[in-house]
Amino acid sequence: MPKIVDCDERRLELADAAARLIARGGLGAATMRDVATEAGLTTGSVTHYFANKRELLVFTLNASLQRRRARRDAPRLATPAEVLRSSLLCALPLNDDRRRHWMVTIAFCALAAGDDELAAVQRTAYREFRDWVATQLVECGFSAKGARGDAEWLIALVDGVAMQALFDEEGWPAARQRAMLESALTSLGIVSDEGTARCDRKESA
Amino acid sequence: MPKIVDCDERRLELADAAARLIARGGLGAATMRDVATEAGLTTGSVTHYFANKRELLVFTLNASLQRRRARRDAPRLATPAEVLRSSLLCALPLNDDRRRHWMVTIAFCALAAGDDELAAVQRTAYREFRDWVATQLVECGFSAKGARGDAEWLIALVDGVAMQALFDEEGWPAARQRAMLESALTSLGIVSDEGTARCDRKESA
DNA sequence: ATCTTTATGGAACACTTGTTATATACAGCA
DNA sequence: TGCTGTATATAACAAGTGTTCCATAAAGAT
Repeated sequence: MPKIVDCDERRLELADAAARLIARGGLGAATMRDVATEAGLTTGSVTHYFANKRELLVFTLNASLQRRRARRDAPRLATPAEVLRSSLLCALPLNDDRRRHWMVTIAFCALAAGDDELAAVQRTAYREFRDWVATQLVECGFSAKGARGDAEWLIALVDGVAMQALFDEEGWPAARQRAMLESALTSLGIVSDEGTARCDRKESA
Repeated sequence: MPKIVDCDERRLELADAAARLIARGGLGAATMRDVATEAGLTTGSVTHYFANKRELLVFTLNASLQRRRARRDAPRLATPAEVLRSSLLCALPLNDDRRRHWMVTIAFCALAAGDDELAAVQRTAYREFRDWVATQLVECGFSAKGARGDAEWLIALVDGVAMQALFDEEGWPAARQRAMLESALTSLGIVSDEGTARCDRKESA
């Protein structure tokens, strides 16, 4: 069944297979053979889509970051406060998908130490997220001056909660993670009212 | 020169060599041969002190955690607030040593995903640190009830700042990291006044 | 001085890794 | 129907891995 294969989609499938293995057992678990098997193929096929392992790994990292960005931008919400809350919630390891993304991120962090290209990818993604959060804060009425610092503050808290939650699943159920974020938002003056935050506030009992 | 070797010290030397390699290039960079070379020995010697690689790695992780704990407990300060501030500062990647500790931690995080023993080590260390911070908070006059949550909040912030600082050295100089922590402490009501925190509160302008 | 014990070096082993090359199966086109 | 090009599988290879084994050197004990 050749010729009718969507090349880009197959690359994504392989990247997902790699991500699954990395999330389960670290970067060392993502051998060419195992990635191929996980995707239901063999090494010959993998090399058909990626020139070498490094290319596969870089693509895997970017694909993971891309998925997170897509999930963040997906919902169209009414108020900037909702958008902000939603995007920060997306960064928490509340389910298996997001937990996997976090594990992939951490695994590549460990590799990025001595790899300038990978370090740059991570740094860029971080700054992009920070700027995005800062933009939402400005939309919420914050001054552009302090927004960046506040964004970094929020992201730091989310990341810190994630680090603790990743290896202490029982101690950090989703509700607790959510509560921590909500507390951070309220401390910044962003109301925790479910539903609407700026206008259209319903008088719920 | 045999027989006069301090076995424990040599194990620590090997663990440090491994930690240096891991911090530089991830867990994959810590091969038996490279660790031996980094420590000025050969593989034959390494196997004399560690039965296998896994034993070396587990020891390396524990040694890294132990060093952090020792650094945290070292200073004898006057007020609990100072102790608290000092211990949290120790967790930030403010210099090469602490940056290295963070890289080792992250590298093992990536491995601990599918390794119950390593995951338990990390989780235990985390909880121990959290309890310690909570204890200091109680010493500062916080209620024992909310101390744990506040401790987790503080640690989350420190970890989050660390994650951002590790791969964006220019964007996160030591002063900025310190400022972030100080802001978190003040938001909890712990005065940033150098010197005293609980009693003896001076009426600073 | 001899012997025992330990530390260290070096080589060899079996195995896994990434990579490369080759063969086969099949969709689209003439 | 036959031809072309792509997708996939299989096999092989060189390099690197953890591990094991053995020889040597040297300090302490007798």
